Parts: sequence; structure tokens; C-alpha cells
Amino acid sequence: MKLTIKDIAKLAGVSTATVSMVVNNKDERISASTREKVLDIVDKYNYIPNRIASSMVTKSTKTIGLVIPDITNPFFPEVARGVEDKANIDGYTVIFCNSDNVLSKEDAYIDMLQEKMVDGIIFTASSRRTNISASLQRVTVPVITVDRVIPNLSNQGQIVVDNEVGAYEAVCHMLAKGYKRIFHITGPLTSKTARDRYNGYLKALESNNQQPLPNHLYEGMYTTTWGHNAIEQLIEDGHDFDGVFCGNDMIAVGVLKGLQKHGLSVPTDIGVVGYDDVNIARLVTPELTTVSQPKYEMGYKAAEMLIKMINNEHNNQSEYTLSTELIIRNSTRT
Amino acid sequence: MKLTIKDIAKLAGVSTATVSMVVNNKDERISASTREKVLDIVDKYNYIPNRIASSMVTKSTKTIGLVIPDITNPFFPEVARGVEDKANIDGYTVIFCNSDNVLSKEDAYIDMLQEKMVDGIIFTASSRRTNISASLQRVTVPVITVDRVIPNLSNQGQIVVDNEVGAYEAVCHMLAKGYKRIFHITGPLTSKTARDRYNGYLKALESNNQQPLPNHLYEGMYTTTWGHNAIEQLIEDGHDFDGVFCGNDMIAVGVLKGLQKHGLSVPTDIGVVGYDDVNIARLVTPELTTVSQPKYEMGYKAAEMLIKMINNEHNNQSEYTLSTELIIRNSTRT
DNA sequence: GTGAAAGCGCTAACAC
DNA sequence: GTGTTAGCGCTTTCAC
Repeated sequence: MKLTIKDIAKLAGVSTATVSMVVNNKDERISASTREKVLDIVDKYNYIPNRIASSMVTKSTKTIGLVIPDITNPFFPEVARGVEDKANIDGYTVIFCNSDNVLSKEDAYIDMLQEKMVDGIIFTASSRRTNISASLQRVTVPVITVDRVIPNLSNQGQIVVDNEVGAYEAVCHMLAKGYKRIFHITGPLTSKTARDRYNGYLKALESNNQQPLPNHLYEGMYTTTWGHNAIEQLIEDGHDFDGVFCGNDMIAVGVLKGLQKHGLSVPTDIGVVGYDDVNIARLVTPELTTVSQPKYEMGYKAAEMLIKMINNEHNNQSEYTLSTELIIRNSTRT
Repeated sequence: MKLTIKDIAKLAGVSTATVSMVVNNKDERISASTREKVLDIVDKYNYIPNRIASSMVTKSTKTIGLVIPDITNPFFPEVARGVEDKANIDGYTVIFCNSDNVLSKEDAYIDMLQEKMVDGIIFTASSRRTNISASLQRVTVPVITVDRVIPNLSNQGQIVVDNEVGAYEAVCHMLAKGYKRIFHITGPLTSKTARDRYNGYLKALESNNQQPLPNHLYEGMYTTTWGHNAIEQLIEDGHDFDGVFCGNDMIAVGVLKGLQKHGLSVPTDIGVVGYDDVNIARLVTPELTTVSQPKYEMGYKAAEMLIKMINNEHNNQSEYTLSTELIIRNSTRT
């Protein structure tokens, strides 16, 4: 039998207001003796306040929604962890949703979160989301988009990372190490992220006075399988190459495996660079040179920014840019 | 300005009871015309029902809590995904919490979840949790423990996997492939999981008429670093060995790296087997032979079982055992 | 078929 | 310093 604030009030011989105040530490005006009395009863009877009921009146659930494509994608656990850590510090709880990059699922989750009266939402939208949807339109709470911007969405903060610079530095490094014919294998160029990386690649070539090779671009998916297929195709196509800059680490791992299979040695014959610095990057052989994204920080900052917006402490900086770091390991020459 | 059921009722010229009924599809008794009228208004004004308010009266939040050690540990994303998928199918939402295996954090989360009136909890407890805590004692909703049992907790369902058999099969396979001097590098033996695997290892030796080697056990942590250190120590200790059965894949990857560094070839000289079949297992070189745990299924089943308990449809089977599968790849001889 | 009204457990004015 | 009370938005019984 669950006790309510009324029961506790009766048992302690005080009013519900008093109980409420001591339970919520708003008890400056409560005498020490009654506070103690109440606390005793609370303890003794294992009273658990019903936050749903308080939410009703305070209009705050201390809950935020996190919508990501797929927690199973090694990029997201760290982001999620960053979100949860910051949320937890500030007394928020996080509801997590996997959208699989499916727009209808995203919308359904957004609606659900609104119904559950979350105080705010952190959202990594599908790259296919080219405009605001009805569900998004209904959103009245603040939204932070991570790594993906939603056009025309108001009340939106953004966490972005400078992918162009990240890619630029990576390719410059390859060039500096003597790789001369570098191809780019990437995921779908529908996302700004992917395009930024591609641009960085192009700029690096340019500033090193290199023409992009004909057919230098292999566009596919962000998977190991695609990386593997792409490199086989590249070899089959008879291209003369000595370097591959990959759109992410999963692709790079596939490339590594493909190269290995064909007896091409990395980094001696071919240089390979990934993107993200997912845990796997350090575990494959050779260890992968890659562009590290501050995944945990992205999540943490997103939560921080969101909570500020929730509390209307939001400074007018609605965009926060994090930078990448080139991690040099053994898939490029020393 | 957020609309309430009252506003909609007024706009549609009906009572709140009517609106409630049509919004919740409890509208058998409502005439088609009023239903339509209401639905029109709902649509037109983007009415979003406040589930917090309904929770107050229905005493069900359609929310479950998921407490795991760390989503960043590659074992858990799949479990979490399984939970979320099943929850979503049944209209539940999941709050996720990372406890880092710290008892006090676990307890704090358990309390928080209770305050938020979750309908049930899925919990992978720290292996150090040797008894029920005050927080756990306060729990009145059903709890499913995954891979870890909590002593003396009532209202508990359990998802377990048969680790002894998994380990047994793995070690038998190694023996069958001609590895004769197999060591065991594991995480902390405080968890039943770890002990079961160790027992499986022992039984495999026994049923193949092998005495366990002296000092065959290296107990440490479930990390790549520990795997690496352990194998170096093993080598340093001057042991003559040709096989290593590891407590999990992370350890195995560390072992692989250490062996590589010392110029020992896998699988020719040394056979290595991991446990879990985490995504990394397929990506390292050589690809890791390992015991696959049905991670996604564990989460899915946990959610399924929990939801049944919530709905009192729980059949009396409070324990569900899943089995493992030996995945033979290239870190053992063919 | 539909409406009136009680009440879920709590907080926050306001009164004393 | 503490109590009284209105009301948060909804569901559900019971009348009509």
C-alpha cells in the first residue's frame, strides 16, 4: 500500500504543505523539530513522493528526451552517456529513443515525448529530414540538435562539429606523409556532415596543388560492408591509388579488411584514414589513424545547453561548435 | 499556448468525458458524428494529450526504467536496443540510467525511477551487490534482472544465460582443435557469470581427462588493457601455453594484441577464444572465435517479461534462460 | 450517447 | 511557523 503525502501528514500530525516543504528542502521556514518529526515518519514508512503529481502542478517533469538513430551504432553510446551524465547531475532523467533514421519513427517519438511532457529534447535527426514535420511543428519545448540541423525549427540549439576542418587536416596529413593518389570512400552525401568532410578533402588537395583524381569519390553507406565493397570495386576499376580517406571508421575497417585480403599492406603501400575514432579504431590491426569527434562532449554539451534553455538561462549563442582532433596511429606512415 | 482537454471540449461543443473517450479510442459508445467533430478539432488545434495527467488517474505511466552499468561498454547497446524495441512496440517508453556498477548510484536511480512512477524496472546490477538494499526494498513495481540476480528481492523476474555451457563448449572446441595447454584470463570472479564460465572451463578440461594447469587462472578486469597485461605476465611467468580462453571479448582483443607484439601467431601457435561476440570480435585480425550471447534477445525478452508482469499476465516462470552459441572464426585452428 | 463531477497526489498562494 | 485550499489535466463512475 503506497503512502501519499496526506498519509504522512496525518501520521506526523502536520499539514501536507509542511510535508511537501520538508521533502523538497524548501523548509527554511519550518522549525527544526517539525522537520525532524516529518523526516522520521518519511523514513519510517518509506515514503516515496509521487513526482508525477508534482509535475502536474509545477509543470516540469525533470525529464528530457533523447532521439538518436541507433544506440547500436558505435558512435552513439558515448553521446548518450554524455547526455545522461549531465542530465543526472542536474536531476534530470532521460528517455531514450532509437529512430533508425526513419522519419515516421522520429515523428512518433517526438509526439510521444511531448505527450509525456518532457522538458526538452535532444535530437539527432535523419539526414533525410529536409524540412520540419507536423510533429516537430507541435514541439513547444526546447530542442537541441546534435550533428544535424533541422531547417525552420524554432527554439533550436545546435551542437555541431567542424567536419570540414577535421577532414582537411586528415587529408593534409596523408599528403604530408607522401600519399599522392588519395580516394574518398564515404556514406550518403545527403547529410551536411558528409558533404563537409568531402569539402575538407577537396580543399586539402587544392591547398596542396593537387587536382582531384577522376572518379575519386565512392559514395555508399556508413558500414564496414560498404567499405569492403567499395575498396574491392576501386581495385577492380583498376585505379592506381595509394591512399583512402574514409567517411567514418566503420568504412575504414572494411577498407582495411579488403586491402588485407588483396595482399596490399597498410600503411606501407596504402594509407587509410577513418573518421570518428570509435572504440574499434584502436583495436583493429593496424590501428587506425582517424579524426576524433568529441562524442561524449557533444552529448554533455547538448544536455548542458538544453538545460540552460529549459531554465531560460540561455545565452544567445544557439550554436556550439566543437572541434575534432587528428589521431595518428598506424594506418598511415610515420 | 497549450490546449487542454477542456479547451477541446469547449471548441467541439462536447464534454471532456467525450473528448477523453475519443482520444483514447474508448469510443464504442460515441456516435460517429461527434467522434468526427472532436477529431477535427483535435487535428486542427494540434491537441496533445497530457499523459502525465492521465497517469495520475490511471496509475500507469507506460514507462519502464533501464539500469545498466554503462552504455559505453559494447555489451550493452544491443541489450538496450532490445529493451527499447519491445517497449516501443507495446507503447512503453524507457528511461535509461548508467550506474557504473556503483551501488550508491544504482540505489539513487532505483529511487528516482520509483518517484517517477515507472511501471517496472529492468536492472543489470553490479556484481558487488550481494544483498538487497533499502532502495530495492522500497520497490513495489516488478523488476527484471538481466544476467545478474539480486538476492532476496521479491517480485523479480530473471533473464539468465547459460554461461557454464557456453564456456564448456568453447573450451571443448579448443581441445578438439589440438590446443593442449589452455589458460583462462578472466574478469572479477565476484560475479556469478564469471564463476559459471570458469566452471565451464574446468568441466571441459575434466571431461577431456585433463588436469587444470598450475596457475591457469588470471583474474582481473573485463578490459582490453587487462587482457594485454595478463598475457604479458603469462609470458613473463614463463608458462608454456598454446591456448587462452578469455572471460570476454575485450580481454581477448588485448590478448591478441599482446601475442602479436611478442611475435606469437594466432591461431597457429596459440588459440584464443573470447566471450560475448561483441561487434569488435568480427573486426579484429584474426577474427575472434567467441561465445555469442544473445544480447538483443536478452533485452527484448526482459522487456517482454516485464510487461507481462506489469499486466499481471505473468506465467509463473520467473526465470528465463537463454543459450549461447559458439562462433568459430579465425583465432582458433580450423 | 453524452455530461457532471469527484478525485488522482501534489504545490503554492494566502491566511492565520 | 504552519494550515487551508484551489487547482494542475485528466479518467471514470453514475445520472440522465
